[in-house]
Amino acid sequence: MEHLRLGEFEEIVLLTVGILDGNAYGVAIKDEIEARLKREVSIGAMQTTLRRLEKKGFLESQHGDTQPNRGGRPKLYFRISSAGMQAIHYTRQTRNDLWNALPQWVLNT
Amino acid sequence: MEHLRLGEFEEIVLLTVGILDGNAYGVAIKDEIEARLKREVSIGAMQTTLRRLEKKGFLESQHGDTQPNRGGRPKLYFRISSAGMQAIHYTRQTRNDLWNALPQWVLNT
DNA sequence: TTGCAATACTACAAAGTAGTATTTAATGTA
DNA sequence: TACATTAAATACTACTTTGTAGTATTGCAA
Repeated sequence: MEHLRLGEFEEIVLLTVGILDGNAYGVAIKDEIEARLKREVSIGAMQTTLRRLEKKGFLESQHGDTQPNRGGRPKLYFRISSAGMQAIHYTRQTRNDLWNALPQWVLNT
Repeated sequence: MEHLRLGEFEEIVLLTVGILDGNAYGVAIKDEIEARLKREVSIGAMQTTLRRLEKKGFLESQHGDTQPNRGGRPKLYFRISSAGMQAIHYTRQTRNDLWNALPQWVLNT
């Protein structure tokens, strides 16, 4: 399962691509993460991570129609691949298992 | 909340310390992770991560009694600090929120 | 031809990993 | 009782991958 492992930020990006559901391109993903997690994300971090996830086969990309209201480079849309789906499921499952194994009293500390 | 952020492996280690509940020292934590996640963990990765978590205030350590059955250096026991508890709660919450925001159909892909 | 909206590139910092060395102490043996 | 041997653990060092920031470039419309 090593090949399904996701870094902390990688997982957040992958999930957010899923949430944006067809409207996931660089800047939109960045904005969405910032809004939801109240956490600053640089555009560089965004691009690097997207490309890395694509290279690993967890994301697929395709250029969108080139019809913006007011200038702008064509957007590059991302969507989760089936390997990507496997990865987020695996990650979630693993963490839930650990969490469920925590003794009750530890949680009330 | 940036100061509560945990890396992928850091989170696993922290949770496993909680699971071991008073019996968490380097080698035991390593063995537990390997058994639960079916994932190889080097002893070096283990030590580095434990020290990092301690330095960040998410773990506290103390030497155990020096009475092993058969030789051996005194064990160094770890437990989750209250900042550590906050961190795992925060991380879990954040991920669950994202997960819950995923459109249903994406999950069945 | 200017300005905006987006992606691409480059370099660096932090987290993750592996391999090896060192420390501590019990045990066997002369 | 001294001492070599061995087991069990932690400490150190170097390297890879992931995360982050800053800046440059591209493409398009007014």
